[in-house]
Amino acid sequence: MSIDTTPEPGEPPRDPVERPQGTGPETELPAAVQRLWGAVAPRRRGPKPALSAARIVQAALELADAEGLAAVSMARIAEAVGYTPMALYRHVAGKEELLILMSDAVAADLPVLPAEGGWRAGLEAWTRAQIELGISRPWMLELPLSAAPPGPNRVRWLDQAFGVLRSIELPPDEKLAVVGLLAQHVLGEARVHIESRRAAVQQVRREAGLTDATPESELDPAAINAANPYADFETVLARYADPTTYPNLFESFATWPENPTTAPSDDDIAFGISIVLDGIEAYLRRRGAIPDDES
Amino acid sequence: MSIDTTPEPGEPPRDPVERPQGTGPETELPAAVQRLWGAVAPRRRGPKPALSAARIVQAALELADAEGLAAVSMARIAEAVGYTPMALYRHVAGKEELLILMSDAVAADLPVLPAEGGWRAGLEAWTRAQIELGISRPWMLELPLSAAPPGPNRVRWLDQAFGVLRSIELPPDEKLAVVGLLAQHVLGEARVHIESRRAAVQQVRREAGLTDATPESELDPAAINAANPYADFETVLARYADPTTYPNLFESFATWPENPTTAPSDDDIAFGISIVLDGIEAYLRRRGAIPDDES
DNA sequence: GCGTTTTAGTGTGGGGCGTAAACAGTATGT
DNA sequence: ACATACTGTTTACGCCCCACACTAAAACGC
Repeated sequence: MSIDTTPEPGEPPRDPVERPQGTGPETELPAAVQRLWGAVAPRRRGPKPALSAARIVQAALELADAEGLAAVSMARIAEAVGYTPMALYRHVAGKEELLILMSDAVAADLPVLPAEGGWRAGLEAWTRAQIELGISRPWMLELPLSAAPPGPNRVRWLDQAFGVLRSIELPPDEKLAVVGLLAQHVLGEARVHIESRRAAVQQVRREAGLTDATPESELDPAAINAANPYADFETVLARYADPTTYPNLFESFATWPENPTTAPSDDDIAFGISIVLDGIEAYLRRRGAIPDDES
Repeated sequence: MSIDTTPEPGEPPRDPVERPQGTGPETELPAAVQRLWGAVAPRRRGPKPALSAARIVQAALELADAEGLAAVSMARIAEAVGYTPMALYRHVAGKEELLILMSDAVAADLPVLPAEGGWRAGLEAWTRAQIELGISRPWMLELPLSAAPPGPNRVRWLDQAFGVLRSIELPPDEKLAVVGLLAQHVLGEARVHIESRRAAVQQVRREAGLTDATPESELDPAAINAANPYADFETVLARYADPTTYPNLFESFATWPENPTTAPSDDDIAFGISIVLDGIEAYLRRRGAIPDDES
């Protein structure tokens, strides 16, 4: 999972995937970040490259969308673009770098936010767009922790957040902290959504007596939506859990109506966002960063 | 990454890792959850097992702590416990199930919360304990999304949260939503911490001209603490980013003092928690769930 | 124009992974 | 005592990422 691809600074780059040569501060940045910003020395000699990093990344994205991150292997990508697996290594340092490029590429699909509206509506739209992106590309959340350095698209999205906070008088590092908190919330919310959907799908499969191998497309979408993602939790509580070891849960859920917990829906996205934004609003007020006439 | 280990319900279990046989509702739960709660039929014949799932999980935890999740392979675990890799499959259905068992096992280390104190202090302690657990075992966050079904330890921890919210008058599903929001925050906060620490370590390595292969233990801890985890972001902004494509960032950071962003510290943990709790408090008030005499 | 040098893509193979299948040996139930 | 059921081993398969040595092609210096 963590492979060293960084050449020792000052040394000539290894054979495939050359890095910018000129001495100077450039060598300080991780190689993947330099590639992200197009800071690669152009080739002078040799055959014209037919493949390109962009095509590789695009194929990888399509593969991930269609079959999940597990299907994204060098061999599969090579097959998709019509080359040998090893050909990819001329354009991408390794799989780790490829994942980094993918993670910035998905951020390119984020929309441009409308300029009007208050800071709160703006931040809500900013957050929502990301949650929806995460839900539409569930494999994003499986990317390794290290695959999120600052790339052009991510930074552009950050810039939009700072645009929303333009009129807020707060030092930039505090703005960064606020935005970072929202970004965290995005990850969590998308993750919960994806997990509960998977749980619902599993539940439907089990009820229908099907194997996990049955593709989701053969399942009844209505049944999936109606499924209770907390079913396992409730079953475990009822069947295995001892009331004396979990007294508080039993006390709370004893008075619970038969109607089980509702599945997280769009309303739950709003629930989370509004709570976090309430907290942020309280913070901004405390810091005197927003005028009092904004309710 | 996603392997089908669930036998078709009603069919006899496959050879290794037998499931509870008796017909009835038991077969409805995922096999891993049943194992988690010790719902496995005891053996009657054959040699006494020398290995056990517990020992396997323990070895896996030690490996993950020492060398990260990537080092946790069936072969390495087998080596650690002194058996053949295939021996593990007599006690654990597969790697997926092993990860699930690990994920509940780490939750066993969560402390018992003190009973006194208000709901807010209680929730803060509850959240903090989890963040610290996540920071102390960074590999937890790399576990696949699916590895978090309700196990005894996790449920116990959830029970503690409900204990904290005992005096709050709120239907249990709303309590669950609130607690879930905090659990999300935990994941995000721990993730940010780990990522920024990794970034700091990388920065120190690069400044010292070392390879990524250099173990972290050889690095100066003081330098790591002093390192700026946003260094890459700032460098990228200064070197590659075009002010016209990122106007808001440039405007904000133009007036920024030389002193760079401070690394996330314990104070930043408090920052995030307090904002989320402020939001929750506003919600509880809106729902009339807390008395007015609590400030 | 011609060698030299650099580069793009290929072929092969090594070491790792998870795990299916057949097997030897051991303790229990009858 | 025998059949049965169980544990742990052996062997092997198919996948993975990637190092290395190779061929063929493009551009530079003369």
